Amino acid sequence: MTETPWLDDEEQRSWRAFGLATRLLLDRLERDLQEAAGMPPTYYELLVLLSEAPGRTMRMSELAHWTHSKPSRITHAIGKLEQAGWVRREPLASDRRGWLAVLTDEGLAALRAAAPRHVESVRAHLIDVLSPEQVSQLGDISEKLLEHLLSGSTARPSA
Amino acid sequence: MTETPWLDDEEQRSWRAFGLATRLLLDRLERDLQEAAGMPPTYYELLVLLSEAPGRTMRMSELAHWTHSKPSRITHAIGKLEQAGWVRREPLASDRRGWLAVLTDEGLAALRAAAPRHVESVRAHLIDVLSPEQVSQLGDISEKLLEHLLSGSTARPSA
DNA sequence: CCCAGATGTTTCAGTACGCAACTATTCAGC
DNA sequence: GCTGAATAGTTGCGTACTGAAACATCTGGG
Repeated sequence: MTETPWLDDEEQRSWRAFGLATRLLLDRLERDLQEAAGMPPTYYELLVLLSEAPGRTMRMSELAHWTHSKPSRITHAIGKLEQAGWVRREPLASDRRGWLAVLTDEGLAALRAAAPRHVESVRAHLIDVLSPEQVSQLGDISEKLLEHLLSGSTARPSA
Repeated sequence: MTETPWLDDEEQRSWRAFGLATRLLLDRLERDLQEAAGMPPTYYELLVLLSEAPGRTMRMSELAHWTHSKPSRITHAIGKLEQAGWVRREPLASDRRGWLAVLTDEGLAALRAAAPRHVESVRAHLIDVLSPEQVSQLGDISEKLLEHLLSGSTARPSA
């Protein structure tokens, strides 16, 4: 059991600013997206995934995998999206346990209608606020964090 | 109505990495904190605020203000924290509409017990993953975002 | 004074999510 | 083939949050 040093001033500054900025930014983007698309960002992400998939179709478990989320969330979310008419479910012939989520024409239309406003929002509150150099730095930083989080994802600090 | 240009490759890369990294990081920190302190980050933040306030006391509306959250969340949260014995409520003499939330000794103890593990977690998944230079860059970036979000906070992209 | 509007807080209804328990299907080993 | 373990997905319950409406109290203009 080793002693972990407290954060110094600079680390403290970065951590506090990052924590707050992140929360406020995500809140803002969520609001904008809700207004533009009538759905939360997580649902939007599902539609994006489906729109980019061959046949506009993905298996539930694939959706769970690519969104890094639990199966139950996919069930709930696809249920809602189905109710909205944006997604349709089809049984999977090759594996009778499985289901396909298929993006409907209405879903694609909703996505295309919302996308410009979404981009606008990301620009207005993130990209255009920063210098091109900072955008690039943020990319590097995020990728480094991702690498850590995705690889040693099972490791917890002390335990 | 002006055309907003789509994101170029570099912007796209940063935005996608940032979005995912942020979500995964926050999830991880939330889990760690839940394990260390038995409470969500937002409750932890309330205890921190109270611990730093004179008399370990703040008004409900102040808590809402400093956490950038809605009043109803404070009511719920303080209710839970009160149940846990970490916070006590006192009526406010000078304004009979108001209530004070007071951090109890147990609350302070819980906070002090959880803090080292929390710091450890922030180090392990954020600070120590980055170079000191990147930590500093992230601080600058976050502060720039904060400045934007806090000032023009009422402005939405197109509307 | 007193009443209208502002402010502080709670309550209620509704959303998104995780966890744990469950059903149904597939697969591996014998 | 058959049985037991792994996998796919759903369901139900509990938690944290929001927005709107309700309610109490305060404040300022007549």
